[in-house]
Amino acid sequence: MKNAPCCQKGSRSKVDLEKVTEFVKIINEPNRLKILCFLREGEQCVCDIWKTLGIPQNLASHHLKVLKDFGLIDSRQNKEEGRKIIYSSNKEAIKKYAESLNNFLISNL
Amino acid sequence: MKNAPCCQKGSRSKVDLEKVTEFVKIINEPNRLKILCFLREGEQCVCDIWKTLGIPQNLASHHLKVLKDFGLIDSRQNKEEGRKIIYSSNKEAIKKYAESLNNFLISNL
DNA sequence: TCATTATATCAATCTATATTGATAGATTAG
DNA sequence: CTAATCTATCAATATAGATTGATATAATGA
Repeated sequence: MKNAPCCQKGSRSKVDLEKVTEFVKIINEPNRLKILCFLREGEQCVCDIWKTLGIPQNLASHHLKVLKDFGLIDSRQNKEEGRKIIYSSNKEAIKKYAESLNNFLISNL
Repeated sequence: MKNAPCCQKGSRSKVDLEKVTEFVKIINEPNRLKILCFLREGEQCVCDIWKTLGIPQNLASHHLKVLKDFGLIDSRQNKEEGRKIIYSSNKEAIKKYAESLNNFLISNL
């Protein structure tokens, strides 16, 4: 049984559309995509992230905050070097959002 | 055999990153997502699109142009009512880009 | 203690692009 | 032919958010 189109008021699919819209907004930024990509290699401190991407430190911090607030990455303090904050990708969250987006794009095609 | 991370210079994965970045830019717009969603129902004229979405006609035309220039939708002239331009989704293109994006997001997770 | 390193935050600026308003061209109806 | 309809385009404005610059905090090392 098909839903009403997601573009119309009161559609159940509208929930998916909003979820997808929010996610796309987060990944619509090259540096954030690069961060997600870099974190596939494993967890990384901020200093390695901004140096690797070739962007200023505060810009990296900003994008990391956006990604973390949305739940796509996690952070913890390094035990040995307490100054460093280590970021890692939240694989479950990424998988969940990626699946929603993919379903939205290819459903009914 | 793993590639270099896509965030670094000269990576083969960088091609994917650029492709993904361009695609995400296109779908990072609620009205465009709604248009893609609406076109799942079948091909539609501009007048039905802007009325259904509740946006001005010229705004719909603008977003349709963006989607068409990128290749996600096609258009043709209506045979019966020659004034109308009928838009339809390019399913192959959408599938292709959706697949690239999904691969990018979930690879190596 | 003092200097250095790592990170985060805030305010200001810059930039891309969504939106609006006006209008033109093409088609059809009367 | 004239008016109405459908679509596209252009210029102007509005706006979201990326980037930068300055600075604060905390941890470490000398």
